[in-house]
Amino acid sequence: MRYHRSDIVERAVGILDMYGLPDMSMRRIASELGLQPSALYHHFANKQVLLAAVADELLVRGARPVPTDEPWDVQVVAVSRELRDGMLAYRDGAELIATVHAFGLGAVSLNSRLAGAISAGGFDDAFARSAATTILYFVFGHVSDEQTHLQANSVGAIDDEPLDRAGADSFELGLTLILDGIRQRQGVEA
Amino acid sequence: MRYHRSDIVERAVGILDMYGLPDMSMRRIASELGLQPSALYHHFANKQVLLAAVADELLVRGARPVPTDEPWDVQVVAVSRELRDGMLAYRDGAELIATVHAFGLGAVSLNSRLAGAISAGGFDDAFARSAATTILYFVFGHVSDEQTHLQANSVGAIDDEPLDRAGADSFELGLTLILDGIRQRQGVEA
DNA sequence: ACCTGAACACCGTTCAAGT
DNA sequence: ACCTGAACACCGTTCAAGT
Repeated sequence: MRYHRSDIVERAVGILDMYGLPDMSMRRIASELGLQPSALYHHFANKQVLLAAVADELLVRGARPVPTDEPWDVQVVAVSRELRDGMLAYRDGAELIATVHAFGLGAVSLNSRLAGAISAGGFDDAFARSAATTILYFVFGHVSDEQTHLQANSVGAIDDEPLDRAGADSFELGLTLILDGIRQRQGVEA
Repeated sequence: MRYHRSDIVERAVGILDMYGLPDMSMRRIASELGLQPSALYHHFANKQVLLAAVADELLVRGARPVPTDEPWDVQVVAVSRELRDGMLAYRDGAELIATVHAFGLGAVSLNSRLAGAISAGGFDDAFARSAATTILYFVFGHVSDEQTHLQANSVGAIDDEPLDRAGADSFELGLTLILDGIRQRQGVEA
């Protein structure tokens, strides 16, 4: 059979969600497609760029339209929640997306989207980018931790509804902390 | 020869700083000590706890006395800078320390130290812990990114002094953002 | 207590060769 | 263009056996 990049990414997403990131190996993806591992290198230069494609696919699947007619801080919260939900929607999604971002591949639009929203608040571009990055670091760290605990508790039969709420609450709190810090600079910045 | 845990950790730190985290394998550590890989499992249950021991060693080496007579926010900044410097002091130190923390091993004292300092500002413990965690996510993310770019640029012969300054400046900016957010809650919190 | 030797079950990646 | 087959150079971990 002849495959395209999208077929491979789709299969990789399936393995990720079913068996987790450690099992999403080049050999495993190839074998599930009935291919030799080496065949994947005809479609992706190496594993990192395949991971980046998978991470981007998760983000695309989690994308939501953000209302541009809302105030800048409402937009920032909307993008942050969209990102959090996208990370949590697939097993090990948080770790994958954070890793790919740390590697400098894919998901560049996240920073731009946040920075764009912040700029609308009347901040200069350099500050907006810095503030956007600060929010991203928080979201990546928080949601990665959340998912680790969520997945650790889901192996048992414990009802983790209260844990879900605690995660969401502390997410909102941290986000508000940073947003308050940004808002405090309105008028001070150019 | 007979080794102790500390000998193994010391060797691992050496390999980390010389060759980087990917080369710090169980087999490489063992071979540099003239041991079989299996011998390491007499001292550490698995690689993760060895990594945690190495991460803690880096933090101990970077530890500085924080003046408890200073205001709470000055203490928080001091601990954050100590952590940043400790992460940057060794090759791949940021990634290692952040990974170990994400895994839930070692470095628990970081959260406690930050939360303790924040509590001194008159915030309740739950809020102090949340705020401390928010700061930690920022520091881990920011310094990991910093180190990635620092190490990428250091392979060439580029003078990266200006890059150093940019990293430190944006670190201080992000930290101030979060601290302003926290300060804004003084009096509102119990 | 501490270590060896050997094995198990994997990895990512390259590359000549096939169709 | 897309894939096979085979190899290279590794991994973490277990476990019986040695001293």
